[in-house]
Amino acid sequence: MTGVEQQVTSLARQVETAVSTALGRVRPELDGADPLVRRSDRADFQSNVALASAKRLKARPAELAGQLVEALQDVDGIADVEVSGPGFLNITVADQGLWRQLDRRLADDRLGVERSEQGARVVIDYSAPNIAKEMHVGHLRTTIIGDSLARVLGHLGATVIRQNHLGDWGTQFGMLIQYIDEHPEARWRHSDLESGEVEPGASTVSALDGLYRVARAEFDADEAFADRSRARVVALQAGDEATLARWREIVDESEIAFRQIYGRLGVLLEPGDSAGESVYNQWLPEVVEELLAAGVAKHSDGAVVVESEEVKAPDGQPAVLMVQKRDGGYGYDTTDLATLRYRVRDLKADRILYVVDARQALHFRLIFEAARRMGWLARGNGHDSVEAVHVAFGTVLGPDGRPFKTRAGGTVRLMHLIDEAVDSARRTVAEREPDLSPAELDRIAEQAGVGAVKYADLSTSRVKDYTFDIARMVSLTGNTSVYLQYAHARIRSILRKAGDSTTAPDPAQVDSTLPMHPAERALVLALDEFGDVLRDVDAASEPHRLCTYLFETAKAFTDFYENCPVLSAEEGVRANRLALCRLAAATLHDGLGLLGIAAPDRM
RNA sequence: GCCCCCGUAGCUCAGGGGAUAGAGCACCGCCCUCCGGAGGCGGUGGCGUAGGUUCGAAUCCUACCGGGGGCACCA
Repeated sequence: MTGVEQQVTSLARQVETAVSTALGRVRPELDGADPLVRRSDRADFQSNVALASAKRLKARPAELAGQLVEALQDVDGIADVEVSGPGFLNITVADQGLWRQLDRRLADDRLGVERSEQGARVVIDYSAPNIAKEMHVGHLRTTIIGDSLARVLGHLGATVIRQNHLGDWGTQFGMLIQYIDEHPEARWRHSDLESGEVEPGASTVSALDGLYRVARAEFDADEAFADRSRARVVALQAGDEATLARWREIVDESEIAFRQIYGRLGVLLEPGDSAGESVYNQWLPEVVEELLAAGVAKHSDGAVVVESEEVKAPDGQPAVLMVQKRDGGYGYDTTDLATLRYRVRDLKADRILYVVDARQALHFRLIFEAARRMGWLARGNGHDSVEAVHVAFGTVLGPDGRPFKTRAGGTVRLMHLIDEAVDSARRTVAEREPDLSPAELDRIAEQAGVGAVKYADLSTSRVKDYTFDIARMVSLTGNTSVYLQYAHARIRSILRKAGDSTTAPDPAQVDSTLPMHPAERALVLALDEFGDVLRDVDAASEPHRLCTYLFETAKAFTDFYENCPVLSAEEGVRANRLALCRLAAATLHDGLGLLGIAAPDRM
């Protein structure tokens, strides 16, 4: 490849510019107005600007539309403009322009996608599993959505700083450590499990999770054990060496298990991205001091609190953040304030995305308000202010429509879900492709199964609650990742047969004088939107828009595939269609990649 | 009590104020002399209710109904 980057302006934006220009010429007072250009099923694009602004101008929409048609007459790249209905502008772009877009995008490594986030420094907080606890379906959303956003932002040129805010600190470690010390026979370490001393399939965290449950039971039943556990918490917080060592051991063992899940899911998170609650412990006293000194926090009832100026509690009093408890201890509110301060001051973020359950909405609202009052969000890296955003997602509901309760029975372990999906995929692949080697079969089943789980989660809108249904999640038909992967594999198959073994797109040199089949046109128009869609995904922090787009694009390809033979076409047509195949394959490949889903060449 | 989120087809979900509201699953009927049928084509079926803003509302506003969530010493 050339390595030369050539960002490409989408046809939609070109048309917007053209309509804007025409509008400014016809009606100077409307200069700068949104040209309201959308895709249309009656032409390539439509503009609704004549309808929208007619009233303001005291003009008839049809008349204004007519003037715009005239002004757009000789614009390069626009083949036809018609007034339709009460004043819609139906705009058709020239075939040559479509072929040119294809050519330009193929010539660029990044398919012409603009680096719209160049220079931005974005912290993304996601996943955040709890140490010594099993990762379950409730962790899927934050992990998958956060990872996809990290990929998209990175692709758009941002410097992305991933932060895995592990739940690695708190009173529960007192009872766990105490229990482990009193029961040296307990088997929970990675090495214990590998040596086969426990049931197969058990993981470190499930062992720890089990220990936690018995410790909890003993804590509730045995007053003396409860006292010893509380003493352990004090020892841990005071930095007692033996206690800390045990704690560190538990954290390390848990992280091994998390890494297995991340590896399996193809999530970018690495050990270096871990910055758990314990990290911020050292700064909690000074954060409280700083809050008090600034007058943002105050003493109340023996504790230190930040009273909200915006939100009221049930009793009509201000809602509060509890930054220091009456017993002198610190909780989650203080930790989150220290975390935010660190991300601004030390990580130099100019945007922070918290990919966290929607139930935390009030909490983050209070945290962000306090941070604003502290001036922590005042200055970003080249921006007026740091943007702190709670990227909230809906609750995972059970089959009964009730929320999955974290510790009530019936939670589905993430590893179990992945295994189910991969098994399901393996059965399908084995049936369809009996000649595959076992290794190849495993690889494809893994890619299809894991992809299905991720896509099922990513493809629904973020803020809504969603119903967890394992059967639907492992399903491989319809609007699933497998449909996209399959479309990609079919294209790769065509390219292989055409003798095009290169994975990198060559400069295509399409013949732009050839007429276009409607299915070719629809496909080029879809492919041309890729970069714009990525900007939308970024702006709204909504990966499901990318899913919708890729599904539509794969359908456009399938339609093309059904209607436009490639290999048997005459030479010029064949070359153009091969170029179209290359861009379609590359777009699906990149798009799936930004969702964190593999796009195998065969499946 | 107050605040936040959500009500779209039998089910699970898309729908950046625009023309005839779309997919998938399920169900019924078709399509392999043709680049991979994990596919394609056709059929059945819907915007919680009532107002308002607008030339135009699933989309914006208000009220109500229904579901979920949150509201100081747990994280």
